[in-house]
Amino acid sequence: MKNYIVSIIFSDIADMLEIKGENFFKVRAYRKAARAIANLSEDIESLIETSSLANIEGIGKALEGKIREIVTSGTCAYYEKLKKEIPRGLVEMLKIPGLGAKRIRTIYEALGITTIDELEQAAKQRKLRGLPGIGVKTEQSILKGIQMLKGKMGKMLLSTAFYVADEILEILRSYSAVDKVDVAGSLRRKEELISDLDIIVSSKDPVEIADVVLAYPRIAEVLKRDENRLSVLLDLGIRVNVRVVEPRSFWIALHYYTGSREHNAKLFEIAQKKGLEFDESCVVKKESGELFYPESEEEIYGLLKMPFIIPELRENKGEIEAALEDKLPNSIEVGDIRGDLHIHSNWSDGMNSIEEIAAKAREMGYEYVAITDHSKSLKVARGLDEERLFKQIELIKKLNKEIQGIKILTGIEVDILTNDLLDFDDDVLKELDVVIASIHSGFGQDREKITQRIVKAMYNPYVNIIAHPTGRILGKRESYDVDIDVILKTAAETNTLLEINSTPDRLDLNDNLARKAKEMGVKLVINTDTHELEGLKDIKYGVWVARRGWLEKEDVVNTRPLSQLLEIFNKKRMNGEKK
DNA sequence: GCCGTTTTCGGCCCGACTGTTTTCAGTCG
Repeated sequence: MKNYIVSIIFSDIADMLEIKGENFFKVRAYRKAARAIANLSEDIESLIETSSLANIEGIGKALEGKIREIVTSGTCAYYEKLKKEIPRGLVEMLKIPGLGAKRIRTIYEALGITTIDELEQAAKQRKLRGLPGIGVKTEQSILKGIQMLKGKMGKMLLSTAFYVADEILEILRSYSAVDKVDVAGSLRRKEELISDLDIIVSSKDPVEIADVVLAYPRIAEVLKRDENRLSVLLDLGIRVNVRVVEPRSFWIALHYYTGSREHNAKLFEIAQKKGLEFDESCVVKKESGELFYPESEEEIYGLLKMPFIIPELRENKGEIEAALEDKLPNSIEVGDIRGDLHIHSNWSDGMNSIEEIAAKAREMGYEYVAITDHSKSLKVARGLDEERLFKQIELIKKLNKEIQGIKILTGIEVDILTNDLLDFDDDVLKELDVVIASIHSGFGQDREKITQRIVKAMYNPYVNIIAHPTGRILGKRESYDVDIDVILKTAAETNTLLEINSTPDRLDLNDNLARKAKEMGVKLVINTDTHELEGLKDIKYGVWVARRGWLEKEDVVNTRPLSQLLEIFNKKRMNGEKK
């Protein structure tokens, strides 16, 4: 699949055009095409073969030509020309919060700054203030933005890491000298941000394996190559380590490099006491000097008299103690999810019709699905007003009669406004099956105010779920200032569900907060918040967060059958109406 | 850039917020 590379190049082009000050709509055309291609379920090469590229909305003659060029040659002339023209550092600056294309150009033209490091220096030396449109506050906010960005630099989203890893695994698996292959490291443990990919291959032929990997077209630089290890840097800035081991060492190596370091340290300490020595290729029985090669990870944990611990839990956060006492959680699985309760349709800012969403959800084996478009205040997302919402409810009622095998729930993602009111009155909300409340404005308010807004929403008897409770966007935006302890406590008190949002750059609540929520008696719901069909599959990212947060099926309400789910919603409503 | 025609070019979500100004530009969702 070359979809990803085409999508990245188009979005790069959009960034560069924006910095150049090109026509805004041209920029948007590239962005739109990049998104459309990233979201395609078909392989773009097969669309070229069947000449159906032009059927994709937002792709015309010019972009079609460039797609063909990229698929054939890996790049296109226009892209290469722009890259020569616009310093790479300027594109990277777009990621700095509070800094957009216009100001980047201003700074570039006035001071000749082309890298983020130079920009940081200039801000520290107070050289930015005084430039047109930039004062003391902007200078400070740029500095703050750079520091935040540097914390995330060199790391990629879990979804990106998976995509790239899959491509490399596919190449390796197709090769006959390969015995077994899998990812290890933070990717296997499903951390939210990944700094490099670790791949473990077992084979008797390490040299040839390196050659196979080196044929991967996205390698920009070979960092290290020796007998058993290959480290490369991809053109996306991703570092990949491939380790080749003997077939009999595969499981012990996979376990060793999955980590975490802290988990292994604790585990090896226990092993020592049992007279066992672990390294990355085998287990040594110290007394006899005998070497031992486990044939599964279950066997490795079995040696230490404990049950298998899933990679997501291997952080030395109590899992080893729990394993020894046989008190590990019965971790939730993707297959436990019975429906997605946070989805946007083309009635607001989603791409697909309610019919399409229902069909896809049914295909995924779901029992129910909720349509939760934005509410009227979110103008940019074409939020629904009361009139359109009631029309949508009517349509869903009709569809439920026509479509078998899936129940469509009516719903809304209602804005919690800056004045702490909800965007709809109770007499509107009470007509819906599912009400999600969330914050999309006033991110800069103080802790007390923001906390109060969410708390008040939770006390509304018709609000079932608080979506993306902390509002963070990985690598882009810190969470708003909210007292999460108060939120968790109130959620438990009011029987309001908190969401684990599965969007790869949200994952909000995160693993730690999900675990804390469970400990405080809060029930959770795992949703995608998707705006297009393919995004329904992102549910796995939310489930992984839940697994890292020690959650079981019982802690997540959308693992339950519809009747039980509605009962939970009703309970809160009845309690609230009584008061 | 795309799209849809009024077939050859004009329209393409919009409003709030912030910090900069002193009436507005840039950024964001």
